[in-house]
Amino acid sequence: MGGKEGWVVDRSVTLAEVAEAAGVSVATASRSLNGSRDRKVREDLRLRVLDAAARLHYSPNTHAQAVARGQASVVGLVVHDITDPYFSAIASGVIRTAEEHDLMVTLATTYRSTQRELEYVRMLRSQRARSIVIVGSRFDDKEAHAQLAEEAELYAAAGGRMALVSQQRLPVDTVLVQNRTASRTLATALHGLGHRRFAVLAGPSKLLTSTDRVNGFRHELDKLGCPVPAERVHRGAFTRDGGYEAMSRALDEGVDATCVFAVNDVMALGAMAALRDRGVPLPDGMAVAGFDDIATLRDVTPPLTTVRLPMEEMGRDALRMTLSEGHDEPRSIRVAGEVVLRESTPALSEMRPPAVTRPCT
Amino acid sequence: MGGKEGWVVDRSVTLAEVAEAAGVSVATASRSLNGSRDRKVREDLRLRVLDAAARLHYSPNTHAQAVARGQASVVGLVVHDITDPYFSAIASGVIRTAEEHDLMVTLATTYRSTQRELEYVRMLRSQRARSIVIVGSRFDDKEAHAQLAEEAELYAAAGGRMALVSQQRLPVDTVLVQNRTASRTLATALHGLGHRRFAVLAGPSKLLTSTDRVNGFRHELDKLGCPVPAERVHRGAFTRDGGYEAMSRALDEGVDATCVFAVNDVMALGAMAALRDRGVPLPDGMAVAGFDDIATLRDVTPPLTTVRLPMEEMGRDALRMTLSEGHDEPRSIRVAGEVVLRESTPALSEMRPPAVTRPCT
DNA sequence: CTGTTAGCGCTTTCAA
DNA sequence: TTGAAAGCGCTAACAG
Repeated sequence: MGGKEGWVVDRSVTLAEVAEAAGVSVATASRSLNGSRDRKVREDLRLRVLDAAARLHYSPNTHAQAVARGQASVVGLVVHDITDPYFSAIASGVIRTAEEHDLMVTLATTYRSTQRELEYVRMLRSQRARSIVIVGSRFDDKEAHAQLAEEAELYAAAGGRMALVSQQRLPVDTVLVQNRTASRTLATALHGLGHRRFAVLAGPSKLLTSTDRVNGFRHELDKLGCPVPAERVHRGAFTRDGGYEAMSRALDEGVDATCVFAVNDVMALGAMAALRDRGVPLPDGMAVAGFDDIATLRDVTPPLTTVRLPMEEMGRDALRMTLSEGHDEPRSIRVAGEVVLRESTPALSEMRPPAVTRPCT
Repeated sequence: MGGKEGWVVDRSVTLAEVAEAAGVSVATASRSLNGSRDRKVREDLRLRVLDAAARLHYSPNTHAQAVARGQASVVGLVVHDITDPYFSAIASGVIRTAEEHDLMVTLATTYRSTQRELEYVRMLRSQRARSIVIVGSRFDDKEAHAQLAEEAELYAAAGGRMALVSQQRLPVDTVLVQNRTASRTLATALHGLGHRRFAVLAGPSKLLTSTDRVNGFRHELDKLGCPVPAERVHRGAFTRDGGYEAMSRALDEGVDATCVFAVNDVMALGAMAALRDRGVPLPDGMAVAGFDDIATLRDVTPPLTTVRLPMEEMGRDALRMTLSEGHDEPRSIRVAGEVVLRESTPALSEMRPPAVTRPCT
C-alpha cells in the first residue's frame, strides 16, 4: 500500500473534501465537476476544483447523486439466458446504445422463469433504472402477464419506461418480431423447393415465440395443401439439447418428412446433431431449417436455412424507444425477419430418393 | 391511468409514507422491511408495516440505502465482448453467483479497448460496486497495466475487491488460465497423432492469451524436434473472421502443414470455413485444433479438437473469491484446461496423402 | 422494543 | 458567480 504522496484513505474521498482542498464551497465543487445547467463557475475556480479532484482521486458517489436528483444513470436489461447467442446479440445492441447515452447496464437473467423476471423488474424499479428492456418470448400465462403489467404500471408511474422485445402483450414500448408472418414465408419457400411432408420441432407449448412460429408455419402449409399433422410436431426445450431430443424422438417414431423446421437455430443445431448421430446424411437425407440466424452458427455444415433477425438492431431500438422523449404513448416497432435459404434445405429433387421415413427399431 | 383503488402517484412511495400509513416511525418501518441485525420489531407492528408497504406498492430506493449504509448491493462485470461465447459463458457463472448472494450485476463491454476498460472500472468504483470482475486477456501494455493497477489500489482502498480472469498481472484476486501449459499438452497430443508440420493462427501480438498459447505450443514442438517457424504463425483478429483471414493468408502462402492450431475456438471455426471455401476437405485435408471448447461449437463438423476450459466455474470462482471474507491478500486459482481430441484432428496416417501444401495461385 | 434524530454524499434552490 | 442550507430516502446510533 505504499502511497506515493499522501496516504491512502480507507474510505472514499467526498465532494466536501475536494471542495475544501480547492478552497471553495461544495456547491461550487459540484457545479465544476458536473456543470449543472445551472450555469457557470469562474474558470480559475473550476480548474482548482478539477485539480483537487484529480489529486485526491475523487470518485463521485453515483448513489448519492441518484438520491439527490431522484434519477439514476442506469438501465436494466432482462434476458432469459445470456449464454444463448440470440440473447447475447440483442444484449450487445442494448449495451452499445446505453454506452452512447452514458448509461450503465444492469443485467439480469431469468432462465425463463416468469417469477424471476418479475422479481428482477422489481429490483430494477428499486434501482430507479431509467428504463428496463425485457428480452425474450412471453409465456402463455395470464397471471404472469397481469403481474408484470402491474409492475409496469407502477414503474411508469415512478417515471420509468419499459420496453419488451418479443410479443406485444403489455402497454409498453415493444419490438415486435413478426414470427407468424416470417414462418409463413419460410413455409412457402420450403414448399417452393418441392417439399411436401414436413415435421416441426417446437419449443415448450407455453412459449409464445415457439407457438407463433409453429402456427404460422402450419397455417401456411395448410393453405398450400400439405398440412402438418399434430403428430409431426415434436416438442422439446428451446435449446440445443431440446432440439436434439425432439429430433431423436421424431426419428424413433419414424418421422414421415423430407424437411424439418426447428423453431430456432440452436434447436436446429441439435436436430442436425441428432440426425448425424443416427446416420442420416445431411443435407441429402433430411432438409433442416431454423430461425434467428445466429452468427456463430453461420459456419455449420451444411449451412443452415433460417430466418434472419437483426438482433443487434432490435436491442438498440428497444432501448432507444424508451430513451427518446416527447411521446407518452407506448410505441412499437415491427421486425419482419428475412428468409435465408442455404444448403441445409436442398430442393426435394436433389435429395437422396428414399428420404428417411422408416421407424428406427 | 385508471387505478383500481387509490391513485397512482407520479413519484415513488417513500419509507416515510409507509411508516405513516402503518402508524409507526420510519425507524420501525425500516427495521420491519429489512430487519437489520439491530434486533426485533414486535410482530403486529411488523405486519402492519409489511401490509402498508404492499398496499402502497412500496419499492425501497436502493440508492438511498447505499448512501446510508455506505455500500451497494452491486457487482461489476467487465468483459471484452458479450457476444463472444467465451465471455457469455463466464458471465453466466458470474451472474449465477451474484444471484446467490442477492447482488445485482452491472455489465460493461470494452470491445478490447484498455481505455474503455479503465473508464468502466472507474464508473464501477463510482457505483461503489462491492466487487469488480474483469474478464479477458490482458494486453502487453505496461502503461495500461499501470493505470489499471492504480485504479485497483484506489478501489481496494475504498473497500472494493477486484478479480481478474486471465493473466496474473495485478495484485488482485485472479483466475489464472494456464494457457502455456495447456497449449504444450495439446502440442504433445497432436504430435502423438503423427503430425510434424504445424501452422498456428494467432491473435493480435499484444494479446497475452494469444501469445501465451502460441508460445506454449511452439515451445513444446521445439522440444519435440519439429519447431514451428515464424512464417508458419499467421496473425488475425481474435475472432471468427480473424481466423478466416489468417487461414486464407496461410493458404495463399502455401502453408506447409498437416495440422493448424488456432488459438481459440472461434478462430478455429473461421479457419475451417476458410479451408472449406478453398476446397480443402475436412478433416482429411487439414487437421484443425482450437482452444476453449465453446459449447455452441460442439456440434460443428468435424467435431473440433480443443482445450476445454470450465468457463462457468471460472466466472463463479472469480466472483466468489472477491466475496469470501477473512483474507486480505489477493488469492489466485489456477485453471488447467483439458485437451479434448475429436475428429477435426485425425491421426496423420488417416489423412489423405498429399496434404494441401501447394500454394494457391 | 420504539421513536428521534443525526448523518450518508450530493444537488439545487435561495440569498448574498 | 458563489455559498449556505435545505432536502433526497434511508439507516443507525442513541435515547426513551
